[in-house]
Amino acid sequence: MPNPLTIGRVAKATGCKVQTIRYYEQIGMLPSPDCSAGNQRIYEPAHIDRLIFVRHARELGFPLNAIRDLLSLADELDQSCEAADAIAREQLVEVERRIERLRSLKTELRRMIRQCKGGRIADCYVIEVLNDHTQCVSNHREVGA
Amino acid sequence: MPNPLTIGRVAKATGCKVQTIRYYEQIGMLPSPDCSAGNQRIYEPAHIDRLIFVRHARELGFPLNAIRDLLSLADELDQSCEAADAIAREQLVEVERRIERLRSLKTELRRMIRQCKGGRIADCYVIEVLNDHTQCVSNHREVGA
DNA sequence: TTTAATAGCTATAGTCGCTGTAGGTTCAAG
DNA sequence: CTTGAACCTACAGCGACTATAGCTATTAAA
Repeated sequence: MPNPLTIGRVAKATGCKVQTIRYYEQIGMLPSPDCSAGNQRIYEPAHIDRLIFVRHARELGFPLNAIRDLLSLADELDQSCEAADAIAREQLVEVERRIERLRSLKTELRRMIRQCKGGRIADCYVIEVLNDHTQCVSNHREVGA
Repeated sequence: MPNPLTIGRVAKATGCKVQTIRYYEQIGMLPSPDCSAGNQRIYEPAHIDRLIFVRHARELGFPLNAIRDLLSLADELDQSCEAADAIAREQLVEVERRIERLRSLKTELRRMIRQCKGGRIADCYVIEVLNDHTQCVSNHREVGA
């Protein structure tokens, strides 16, 4: 074979990093390809399709577990696509939730910054607000996400 | 001492979990308090103030490193607050960046879901888009954040 | 044909910010 | 005096990679 699909070529073709591809194989997101005589991975074009699918779903923020489900659904051509749509709807809800939270953070940060007139730390509005939640307008009482 | 500030009381007072408080101590975000005869942590009110500061900054999405910087700035009452404001502005930019990205994901997800008429996987628009980025309207070509 | 550069390999640790567990000790109430 | 809650340390695990060390294989040029 003159131009075998080595891991480096697959990385270039899909936009994934070499290590990420090996990582996906390790966690079972990507089937192990055959190996060359020297024990190097040689991929099939189908691997590239699958990786593009995974990467694109990751770009859209789907967690790997959801992508795993989407992948197995994608292979069942005759099944109903209701389950796939449900996963996408769930992801949409999650994205909207995150936007909401970030928007309230943005409001609070802007207020902090705008109200700070500069000067000494002792009078710094940024520091003051961080010391005292009651100075906040919105409720952003959770740490995660 | 009749009502010592044990770690559990501090947790309640600040909204941090007990383990989180110990974690913050371990990574140097919170000074080690004195201990009781039986080697249990006994805090001062100042610890609570500091924890409230940290938690509030976390709620606003600041990473711990930035909070570390903010904390050391907060102690320099006579210094200019320009550095603190800069950290807050940086965080605002980061939050805005994330909102932007999430908004484009939201657009794409809604389009995927709306266009999918249900039916078989073979015709599923959700699956189809994931297989092929060129079907996307926006550019969301990065995975992280 | 040899050699040097590039690309590949495995295994492991680190990132961030916690959270959870196991297996023990101390404290406070009854 | 006993029970049960709260505390202790130390370590593993999460998600999704990324980076490093120390090798081996392949390939292109000399």
